[in-house]
Amino acid sequence: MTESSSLKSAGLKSTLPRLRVLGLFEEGRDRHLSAEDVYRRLLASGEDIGLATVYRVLTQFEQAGLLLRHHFEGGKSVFELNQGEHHDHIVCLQCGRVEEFYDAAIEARQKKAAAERGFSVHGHSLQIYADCTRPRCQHRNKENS
Amino acid sequence: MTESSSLKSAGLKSTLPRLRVLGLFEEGRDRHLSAEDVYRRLLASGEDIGLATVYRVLTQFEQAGLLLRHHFEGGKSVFELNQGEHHDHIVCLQCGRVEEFYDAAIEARQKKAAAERGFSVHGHSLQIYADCTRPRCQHRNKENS
DNA sequence: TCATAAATGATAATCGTTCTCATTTGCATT
DNA sequence: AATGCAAATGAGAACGATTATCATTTATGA
Repeated sequence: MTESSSLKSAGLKSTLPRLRVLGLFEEGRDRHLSAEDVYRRLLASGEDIGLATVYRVLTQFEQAGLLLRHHFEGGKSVFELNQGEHHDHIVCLQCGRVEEFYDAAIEARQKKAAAERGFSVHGHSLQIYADCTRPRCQHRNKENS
Repeated sequence: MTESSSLKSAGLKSTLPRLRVLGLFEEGRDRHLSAEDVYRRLLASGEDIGLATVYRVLTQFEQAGLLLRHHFEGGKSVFELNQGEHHDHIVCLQCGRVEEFYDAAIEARQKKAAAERGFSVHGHSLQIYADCTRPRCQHRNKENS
């Protein structure tokens, strides 16, 4: 019921496709998913959902504040559950793994930099592109890019 | 001669399209240009250049280190002359104006954050999305998005 | 239950970008 | 200066991600 009510409070009708998409993110198997990822996972679990609906629903969820959209390198948008606490991302260029981090000092300096220049901040986007040096990485392939 | 020689030292033949594209960036009228921007400006100044060539040349210049490519919101790549000193960007969501800034503390904390998590950094991308509060902004439209 | 507006799925369209390939060009060599 | 050839170009097709269109289906409130 919790999913249905978070849709309701976002002003969205509680439909099957929406519940399924939200469920995917809430089950937490993969925190960062592209539209294509969502589409394929739902098809794989037997749902009869259209790609257009996936895109629509993801955009609505973003606008409702349920999901966050990120523009990592590679062109496609990646979404994750919005759980309130802001963070930035380190993206491994080899295996596509995404790790989250938060640094209060960085946040503060950003605000300061913008304010000093007469800007009123809406948001920001910070990604560090790197290689994980861990042994596991070198062998994983970008399965969940 | 300076443009021709920077092409040469990048291992690129000094052709007319390449000289024109490089010239556009070096004349400095607009620091940040998309492929479409470059194409339109060259057509407007009477050059007979193909869009495919613009894309090719921009990518070559990026690989040669002459230009930097940025992925701002809105899908399209934006290029600027690489003048050595790294900086990040504040992008005005109203008028598309881009202002550059550099903050050593932010850079240092980023390196630290990545290192602590076992990543070997290749690069990063930081944009602050904001509104310029200046009076001039509210009236300009995104002519050079 | 029923009506109605909203949501959906299939598909076409769009946008930025890359690819293909026949033609042209820069440039080193005669 | 003329020649040859690999590299570069331009036109347009192809591409991948995303959005728009539109006829059909569905959730919800009277």
